[in-house]
Amino acid sequence: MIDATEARERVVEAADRLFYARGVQAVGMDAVRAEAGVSLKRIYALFPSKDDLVVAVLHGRRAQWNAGIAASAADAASARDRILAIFDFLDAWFRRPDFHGCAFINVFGELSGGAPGVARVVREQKEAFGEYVAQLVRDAGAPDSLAPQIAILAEGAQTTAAIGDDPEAAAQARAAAATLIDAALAA
Amino acid sequence: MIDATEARERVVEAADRLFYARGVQAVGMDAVRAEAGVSLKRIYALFPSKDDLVVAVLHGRRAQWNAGIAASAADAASARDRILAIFDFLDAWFRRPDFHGCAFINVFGELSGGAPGVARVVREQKEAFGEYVAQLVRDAGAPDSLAPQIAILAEGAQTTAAIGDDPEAAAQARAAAATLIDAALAA
DNA sequence: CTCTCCGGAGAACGATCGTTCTCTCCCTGT
DNA sequence: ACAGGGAGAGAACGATCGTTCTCCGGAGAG
Repeated sequence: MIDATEARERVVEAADRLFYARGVQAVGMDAVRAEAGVSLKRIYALFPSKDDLVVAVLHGRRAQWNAGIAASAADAASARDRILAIFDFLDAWFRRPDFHGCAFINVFGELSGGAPGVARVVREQKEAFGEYVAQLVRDAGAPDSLAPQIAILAEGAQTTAAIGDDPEAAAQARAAAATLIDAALAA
Repeated sequence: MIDATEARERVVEAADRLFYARGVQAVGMDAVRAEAGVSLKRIYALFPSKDDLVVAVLHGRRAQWNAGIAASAADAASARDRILAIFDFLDAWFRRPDFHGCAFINVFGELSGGAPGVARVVREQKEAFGEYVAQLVRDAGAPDSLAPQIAILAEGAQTTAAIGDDPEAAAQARAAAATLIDAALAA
């Protein structure tokens, strides 16, 4: 038998793969069990319901997102470059073969009606990202009004890249962001 | 009994209301029957399957979108104003109490895995909108590279407004679009 | 070695859903 | 008035899903 921590990890990772690839409602708990190699009994001991598992998956995605953004910003010299690094991170993500959209947006569209806990996590993630961008904008010395514009570009790039299956959206959004930053700093 | 055309309209409108409010998978065909006041037998005579009904609903949404965009652009004096009119249309839409996101994006996130016909309609809609924006950009005399930037702002405004439940995203995206247009024309 | 207990495999259960079928009624043509 | 056909109401059917329960084997304590 395996350790409880490892079982939890394996279940969350398996659920993430399946939910992201096929959608939450299209994946049965039995498919999660098969992919994770953890019995249903064990899964339900770790997560009281499927919704709780979805929330755990989103928490994992949030950690991955934050780590990716931070790594991309690490070797940027200025706040301006750290803002643009967001779009470099998106660019690399969009080019991964399994990419098909932001998991938070997808799950929100699918479950926001019936699962308030899930909707809350999605909202928290988007709020936290907005706060991160706002801090970078302040560091760059640009007016606060720039921050939501950058966040909207990042959101739009994700859905455009997903639906159009076109990774170019990252570069297009990056160019737009650069223009907006320069205009905001010149004002 | 009612005319076949009217039955079709009533079914599509009822399905649109229910699908948009609760999600496609969360609404059973029996709920559509109750809301439309059209028997299941009749519904299945008009639409061979639920997926076909979803496609019909999206076609209706596309017509509404095009009409709304056209109406908003109607009293704009220049191509630049017709581009900005897109965001005025979004602003009015975001403020409607039943707004919770772009139906195309929501449905895409929910069904793109299992319903290729649905995914196709969503892709067509986004492509058509991109083409509309590209034409306006050409009319304004701006470089082609501006068009996808505007489209990304529109997409981002929709998801941001939906998840954050904040209609301000339209005005923020509009301001960003104005800055981008002016920068593109000055270059 | 034996008893006990924990966990895995998977059957079972109740609910729901998409789709079809049956039964009945009403409208129409003659 | 009467036969026939189409439409509505809703039961029926088969499949699936989330969740729980049963049964059995195997590991560890005495």
